[in-house]
Amino acid sequence: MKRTGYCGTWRAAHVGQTVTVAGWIHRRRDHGGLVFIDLRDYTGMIQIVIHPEASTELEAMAHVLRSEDVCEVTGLIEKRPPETENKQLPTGQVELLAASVHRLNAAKTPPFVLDEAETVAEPVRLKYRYLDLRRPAMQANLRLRHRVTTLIRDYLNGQGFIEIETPILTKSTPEGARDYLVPSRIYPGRFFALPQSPQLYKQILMVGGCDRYYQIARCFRDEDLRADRQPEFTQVDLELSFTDQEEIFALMEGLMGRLFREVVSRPLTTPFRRLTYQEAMSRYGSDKPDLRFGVELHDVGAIVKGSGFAVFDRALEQRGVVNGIKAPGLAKLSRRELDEWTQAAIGWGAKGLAWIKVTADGYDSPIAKFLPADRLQRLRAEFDAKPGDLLLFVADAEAVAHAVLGQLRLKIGGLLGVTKSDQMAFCWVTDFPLLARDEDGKRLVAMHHPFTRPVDDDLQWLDSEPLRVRAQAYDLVLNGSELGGGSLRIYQRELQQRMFDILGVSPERAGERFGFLLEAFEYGTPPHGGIALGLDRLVMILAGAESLREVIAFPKTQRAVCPLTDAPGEIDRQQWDELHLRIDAAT
RNA sequence: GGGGCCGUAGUUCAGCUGGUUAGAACGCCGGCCUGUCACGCCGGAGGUCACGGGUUCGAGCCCCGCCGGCCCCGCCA
Repeated sequence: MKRTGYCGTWRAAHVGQTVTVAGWIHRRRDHGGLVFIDLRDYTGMIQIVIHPEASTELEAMAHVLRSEDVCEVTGLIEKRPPETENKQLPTGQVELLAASVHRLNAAKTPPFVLDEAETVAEPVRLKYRYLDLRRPAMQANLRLRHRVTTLIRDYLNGQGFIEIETPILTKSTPEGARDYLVPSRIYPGRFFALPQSPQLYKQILMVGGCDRYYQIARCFRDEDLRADRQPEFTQVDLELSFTDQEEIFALMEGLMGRLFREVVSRPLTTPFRRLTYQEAMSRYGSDKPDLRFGVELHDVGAIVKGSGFAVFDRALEQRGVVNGIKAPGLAKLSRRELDEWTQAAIGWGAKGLAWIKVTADGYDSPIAKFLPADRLQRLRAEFDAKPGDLLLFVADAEAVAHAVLGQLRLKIGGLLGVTKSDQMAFCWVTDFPLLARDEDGKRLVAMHHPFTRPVDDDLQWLDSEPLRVRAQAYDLVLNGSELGGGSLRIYQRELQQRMFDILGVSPERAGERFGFLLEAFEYGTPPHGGIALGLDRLVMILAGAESLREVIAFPKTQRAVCPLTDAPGEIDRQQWDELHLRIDAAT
């Protein structure tokens, strides 16, 4: 007998109907002469009433059913007797009087109770993910994710985009993250790489006249994990021909507007705020500022210059900066807590952390005695500081001061409780630098990627002052997390070649790695650009989840293994041989 | 690679200053129960205290190592 409806759908209007339902036994309440069963599927639960004396079959079933057994029940939808309605359940006005109960499959006792209240350790949940996924919260997350991807496809289809798949077995690109590699059986010693993003393919699609492409694309990066980082993750990847930044911004704002309105009923204000990279760094100390709260950085170099406080003076002499931030109401932090903050600041690269508590009758600070009264007064005015406020200062190279105060700003936001608020503060960060020095300061590396188009007006500095050149690159930031990023791309062979030169990629190597792209550029390439959004992060935020693992059906642990399948696993001797592989005896 | 927190029953946890037989709740098993919905009542089973070593008369507890989990830094164009 095929089911006639889902468990969670029955209402008073269905009273009198004979129906068949199927699902899992959520709970059994056995009164001996009367047995209640909550039958569950993803839509919810219906209470089944079994009178064991009604038939030998029912008597047999009533007492043997156990949690998570899979059952099919046929019977009559009845109105519950008054006083026994359950207002907690959407189906609580009715119950299903069982005429027959079939146990389709018995279940072992589950390792944990599938109850929302129960907090089960993640390793257990992941090992028995199939049980975890039956929980309403996980069902809600997966179904939310489905609604998001459905809406994204619908929106982009409506904007003239087509979805195109690009290869998973592709070629390693030395720049960027570590690649996941797949050995070639046919070519000993050669490897495919799994894509870190479909970047090159989508540019080739633009050359190929596809005009507007998108893909819900799986990407792979063999780097260490975080709560918001998985080794394989999903990007909403898109690329447009004959476009510009404004068009891409409007497109994304339209998409976000629809997503938040239609999926979580949260209207957004568009257009989103825009900040240049410079502005984001100097005001918020981050290229992904959390704009749910103010608390901005201030450059106080002019105020403290020549004040006689050696720490500040020395930093300024060495072409550094003195920046500060106000922590409203946090003068109540203890000396010990401030010591911890100082240690944290040192951990982020600062040499120390200067602080001033503004009190009712002056200042409480280890550095106040080094600063003349008028300077203290000007500092206080700069921050509009009131008694009870705390001022924090970092004197260092500009990049260090920004980074450290940016981190402290987030700590302050956390203490003020603003990062827990449910507002959605989007912004665009624009005008990223094209290039940055790599960690040893020798080489130049692409800040975004080597295919990013420089700002036209800045091309003049490409050789003389490369670090001054801005990129036509932009990030979409939500509540301090990077939701996506993109750029307009280089579409002329000569400029692309110049970029490789600047990045120290020899023509031979460029040809070997990206020859197909350079050659494609010679056959009529439209100006193009695009963006990629982190789908997992987007869904995580929409779901209000704390970790990506809550919105991915089968995530990896922090050590990049799958607890369900135990991947990565060993392979057979024969597979080693076929792939011409041998493991280093030392390991 | 580094820092932090954690690992005790199927699950979530407690376990004092190192001291006799390691506890609770939920779950599980058995019995009773005709209006429950986290049903109730009675009874019961269930432990390699992650693992290895050390200190000690004695270790769940202290020390060292190691494995695993989570969070963070580095890393992630």
